[in-house]
Amino acid sequence: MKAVVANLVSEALASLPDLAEAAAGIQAGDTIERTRDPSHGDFASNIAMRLAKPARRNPRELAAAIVEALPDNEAIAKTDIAGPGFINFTLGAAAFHAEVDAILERGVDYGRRPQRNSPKILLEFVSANPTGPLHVGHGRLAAYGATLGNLLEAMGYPVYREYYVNDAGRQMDILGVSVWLRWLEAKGTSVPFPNAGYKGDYVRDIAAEIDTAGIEVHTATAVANELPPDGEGDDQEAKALKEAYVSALIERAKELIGDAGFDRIRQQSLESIRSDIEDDLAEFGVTYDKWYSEYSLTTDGRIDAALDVLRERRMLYERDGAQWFPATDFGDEKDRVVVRDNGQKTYFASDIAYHFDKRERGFDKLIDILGADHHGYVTRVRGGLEAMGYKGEDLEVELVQFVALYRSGEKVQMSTRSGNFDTLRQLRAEVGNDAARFYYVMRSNDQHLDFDLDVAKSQTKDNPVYYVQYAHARIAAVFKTADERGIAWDERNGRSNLVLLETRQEKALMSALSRYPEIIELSANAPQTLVHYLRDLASDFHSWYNDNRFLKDAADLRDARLVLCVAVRQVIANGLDILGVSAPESM
RNA sequence: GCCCCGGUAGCUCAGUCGGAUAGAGCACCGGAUUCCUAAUCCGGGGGUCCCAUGUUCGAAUCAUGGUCGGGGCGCCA
Repeated sequence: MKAVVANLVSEALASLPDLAEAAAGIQAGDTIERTRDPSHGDFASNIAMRLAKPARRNPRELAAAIVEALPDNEAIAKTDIAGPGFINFTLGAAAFHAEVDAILERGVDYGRRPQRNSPKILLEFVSANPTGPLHVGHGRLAAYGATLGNLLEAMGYPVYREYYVNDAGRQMDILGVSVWLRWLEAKGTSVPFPNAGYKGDYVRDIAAEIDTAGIEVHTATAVANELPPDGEGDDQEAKALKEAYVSALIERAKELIGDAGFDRIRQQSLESIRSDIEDDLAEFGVTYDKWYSEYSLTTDGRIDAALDVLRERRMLYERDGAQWFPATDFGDEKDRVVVRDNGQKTYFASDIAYHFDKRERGFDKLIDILGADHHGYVTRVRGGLEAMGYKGEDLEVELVQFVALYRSGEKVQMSTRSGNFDTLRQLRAEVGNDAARFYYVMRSNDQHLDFDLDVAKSQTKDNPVYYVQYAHARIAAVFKTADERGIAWDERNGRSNLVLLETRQEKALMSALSRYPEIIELSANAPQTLVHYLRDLASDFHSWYNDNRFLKDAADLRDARLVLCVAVRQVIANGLDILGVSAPESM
């Protein structure tokens, strides 16, 4: 709908050659916005004000010239020049009726753009280490990523969703040793559990379920003999001690049960947690096209291949026995090691190889959704892409701020390692998937999120998710009642009588409905926009609903109002579907 | 010390590449139901848009400098 106005302005400009120079670089569509105040019409353009300076002419005079040059169009009922030089467009009722028709005809596709082939988008999100269940912070990444993916698909882009599984490296060894120790405990062998280990109860659960056939149970003496002391506290010294202690235990495990035995425990532990995460997310309505193994980068030689590319392009150098990537050339604050002096590749090396691989697989645009604590990696990963010949802009990183959980007015403490955390699964059980999906994307991604459990789980009017769902359920109830009373709805008759919808509320509702395609576009850059829109639309509906008894109206008006009901129901359902929230028939 | 994010009503937050009189929910006060769901609606009070300077016809929005709060700055992952 906005495009109609934009085209008219564009044509008017084209017919005014003396403004061509001043208008260079200005897209007519960018000057058009919805008005906030109905007395300003439906759309406004500030183009005259923007042209005033380069054209050295009075903005109101310019506006008059542009209005004069506007081609005739039946959609526009009126144009006004107002304020310092705004051009206000009032659309005719027929334009809104046509939009209602479009909603009924296109149904679930209303608001969606035609499919296109490019750019192919690879959306990576969550990618939490498989060392324990997802916590509520990951939930925000999941909900945000899933919604963004849906929005990008609604915009017509091909979207491929990927979870990067950090299944290589030291954290996996620590997980393995944690499970091994809990398994030993269950067999009666107890040694001091490392402070750097994973202490959650799930570790015991995994220890109980994995296949340990052929793995020998050792005595506490054998396990703990001549181990260094564990660290206590959070200072530097204590941290070093903790790391040393857990490292010694890992070595001890490998000595006692062999590399193969330890590897079996580690792999089963990893797979247990990974599949648990997958189930958790699937229940949350979040699914992936691929679970991408970091470890596979090593076994397939893709890390070495990526490093070779860097080497060929002279983007690696050696210093102090290590291989360095000159990240400062790409704006980072210091150069970064990719291969340590002991020959081990760093996490950063995997990251470079993974992002290189994404691009090599033919994805044009890479979107990473990361926790805000990862912002330091953005520059160097982008630098890696550039160093390998791709454009830095190919990678877009969305940083999502933290989640703080509140229960009974108090902040809930979260920590994976201490085992004293609130998991996503607990949250879903407590507030429900719908409320969780809705609340997680209600705030801008760069805003900290205070998640109030008491409000989210309350089934009262305080809870915005129910407010929107209730609008949908109410419409379903109208049709159910009509059915029970034997009132037939004649859709065709309704559509030919939309002119009867002329109250202030009905006009506001139709205007709100017609905004939906624009909202989808805006939401693709800021998903919270969709949440706020749905709340506003529901509000417009509830207000209208409260003042009318549709089923008591005369047939023509009743049919027309039911058409509007169906259109509202459709748009709410489409919006909720993108958010991953259900649209109930009754509540 | 450097980097990222935020500061808008009592609280939680929106605010469209800068636009007209800065909005919503909650909370508070008052009202509406013989009715298709009151999980609703209608009305009301509420503002130093953190501070300063600058750019502009026009700044909550952009720039610079402060200030307060959160996070990040390893040959860890």
